[in-house]
Amino acid sequence: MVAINTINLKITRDSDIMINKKISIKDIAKLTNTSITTVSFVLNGKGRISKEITKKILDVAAKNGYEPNRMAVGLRTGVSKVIGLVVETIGGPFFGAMAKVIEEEAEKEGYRIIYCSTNNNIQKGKDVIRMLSQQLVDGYIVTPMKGLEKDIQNLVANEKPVVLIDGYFPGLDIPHVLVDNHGSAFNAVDHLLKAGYKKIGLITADLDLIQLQDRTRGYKDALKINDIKEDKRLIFKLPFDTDKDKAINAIKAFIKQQKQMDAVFFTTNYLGTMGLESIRQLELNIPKDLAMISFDDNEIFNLYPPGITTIQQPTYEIAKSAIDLLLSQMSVDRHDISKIKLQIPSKLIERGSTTEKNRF
Amino acid sequence: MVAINTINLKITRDSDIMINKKISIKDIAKLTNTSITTVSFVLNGKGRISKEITKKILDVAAKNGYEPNRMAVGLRTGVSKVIGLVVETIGGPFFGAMAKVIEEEAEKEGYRIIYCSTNNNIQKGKDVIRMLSQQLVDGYIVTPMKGLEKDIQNLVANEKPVVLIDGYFPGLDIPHVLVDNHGSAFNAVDHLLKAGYKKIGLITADLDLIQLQDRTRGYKDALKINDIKEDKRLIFKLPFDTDKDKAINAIKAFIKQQKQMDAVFFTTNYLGTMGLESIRQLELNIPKDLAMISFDDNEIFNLYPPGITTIQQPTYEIAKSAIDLLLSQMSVDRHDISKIKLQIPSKLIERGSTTEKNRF
DNA sequence: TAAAAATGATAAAACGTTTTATCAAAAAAA
DNA sequence: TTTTTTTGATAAAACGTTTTATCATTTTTA
Repeated sequence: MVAINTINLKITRDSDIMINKKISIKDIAKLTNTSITTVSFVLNGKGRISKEITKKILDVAAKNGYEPNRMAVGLRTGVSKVIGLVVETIGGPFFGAMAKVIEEEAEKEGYRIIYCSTNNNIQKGKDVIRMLSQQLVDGYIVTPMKGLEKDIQNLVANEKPVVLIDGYFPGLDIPHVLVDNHGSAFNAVDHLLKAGYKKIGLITADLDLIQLQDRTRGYKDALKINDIKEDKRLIFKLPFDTDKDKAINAIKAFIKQQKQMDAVFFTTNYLGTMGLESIRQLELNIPKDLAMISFDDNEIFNLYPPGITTIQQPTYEIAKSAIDLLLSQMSVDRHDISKIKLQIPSKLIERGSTTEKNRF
Repeated sequence: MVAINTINLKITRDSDIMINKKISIKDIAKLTNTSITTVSFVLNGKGRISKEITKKILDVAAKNGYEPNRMAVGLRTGVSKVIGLVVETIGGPFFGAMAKVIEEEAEKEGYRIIYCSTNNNIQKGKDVIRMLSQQLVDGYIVTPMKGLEKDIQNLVANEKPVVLIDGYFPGLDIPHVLVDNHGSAFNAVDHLLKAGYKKIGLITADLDLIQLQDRTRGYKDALKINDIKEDKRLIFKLPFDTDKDKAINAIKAFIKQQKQMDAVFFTTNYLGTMGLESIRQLELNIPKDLAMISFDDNEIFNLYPPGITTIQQPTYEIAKSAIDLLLSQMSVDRHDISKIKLQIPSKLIERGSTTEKNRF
């Protein structure tokens, strides 16, 4: 008197398109005349089950394309095998490249990536973190922004592994990995000074990000150490929400106004490309009329004549370190990485835009 | 005799960092002297519960920062509120831009994005789809590739909503949204011919993607309709896995060899930028020595003098349509969109690289 | 040969929800 | 007043796993 229970029924339609009425561990137990426990043990290599039964179960499972229900597993074990990636914006070369690396590395350990962008909006950041913390993800990689300190500390307090990337929270012991922003900016400006440029401008974004502050400090310290007096007029902070055309016009206006300025340092990639557009529209010669350096390397900076000197952030290393750190924290041994703060060195890619001043 | 059950205990440490020993619906029931069902009803606005009890429950829930356990909800309802985004690679401007739009739109409906890249590897694609189908996602946006037909059809057969993006499966009724590849390429090549260029080369990737085939057909048809004989030697297929330096060298070799060639059409963004690099290294003048058009617009093509004419894919429209289509399919009314095939028109951005031949 | 230990298999509880079916009490209709 | 209907609340089952505790059975040890 076997209960007739039409399970699965791998119907072969067309060539091999099959309707997989999702088979469960229970179905396998029924099909093999064993118990749920036995099937679970076999599938997870846990208990001790005889060779024959093991084989039978494995066969049936494979033949029916059994896949565990992640929700059930997640509910039972509290582990989702998903990592939350919270970045400023996924579009754009910098985070895009990192996302790729992170995904690849995570996949090797069986983790998937759920990603969210904040667009530098604090509320969005808070919302995103709250959502992810609904038992949905096992760990976080986050680009920090001012205002998210509490939220991140909460995660840490609840023993959720977190690694910050591209920034950090001053004074808080939260593991992070980022480029040496201060040093990189310092070197870049120093490089300009060594090449003979004296009046160096700074174009940055009016965002309360520690990265940008560190870069600005680097700029100022380089001037100071070279005995150059800082000139407030040479510093331009582009308001954050400015749209592209307006931004270009603002940059143009700034450049036109500062006639003595002979070089300019852009603190981010997108400022650099907009700067390039501005300089082009002003029909200024690089580096004769204006030398330039931008943070973040980019195909454009390589191609655009005469080549733009950049500070190349090693995206691969940063992303790799971050995901490695996170994974090690999530592994069985649960390394304590709370004190780990990685500074990855950047690379100054010298190109035509900073040719020595006396060379032309 | 109330059982002492230390739940939650929102401990206030530091300022407000709290240890949220994740409160559950059960805990709320206990705290409010109600039942689990009642709490669930209130939280979901379902059953009929009195004003007072509703308020009490809502208060307690809010005060304790209750968040439903997505795993439990998912297990019970079979709905994960997650969308799987399977693209070729998330790095790169095209998919990056689309991912951004998709994420934003999905978020409005309470969906999160889990993303995976295939790197144009069929096995990886199969694996990714298998993984995602472990009850983990409610719907899919996929960039199709040859070899994935069966897998995608399986999803559809199992009533999983799927929308293809940037490509399609010829002959299969799976909803998709992409640019009019054939027409766009046709127009581009026609534009070159109208501008006086006669010997137009084609540089494409040796990938079995329908998009590239359609673009190639567009190229050929444009020649045909203008009574120009197709010349096999003017077509170059770059092997897929070539690394960047080798690719540039290969393109250089091809260009150098085809001396009569006066214009060249690149079928993808990354081929276009590598082509630009090649042309620069060969010190050829654009468009005097060689005119060019590339598929996919890009900041570089706008900036690089004299400006490169491109076929701009409206990433926003494509992504928006795709996610809208998917969401409508997942909504309660479950629109049948199986027959929907959207062709989004592209835009030819004319720049200096295709100036009329008799103008210089 | 009897007691102890190892082996192989399983029942049942639990994870946190949603939802169906049920039920008592109150209100409305007869 | 009695019957019917409505209202408000709940118990219990189910979703698909993992895991603990249990229990025969067989093997080993004493």
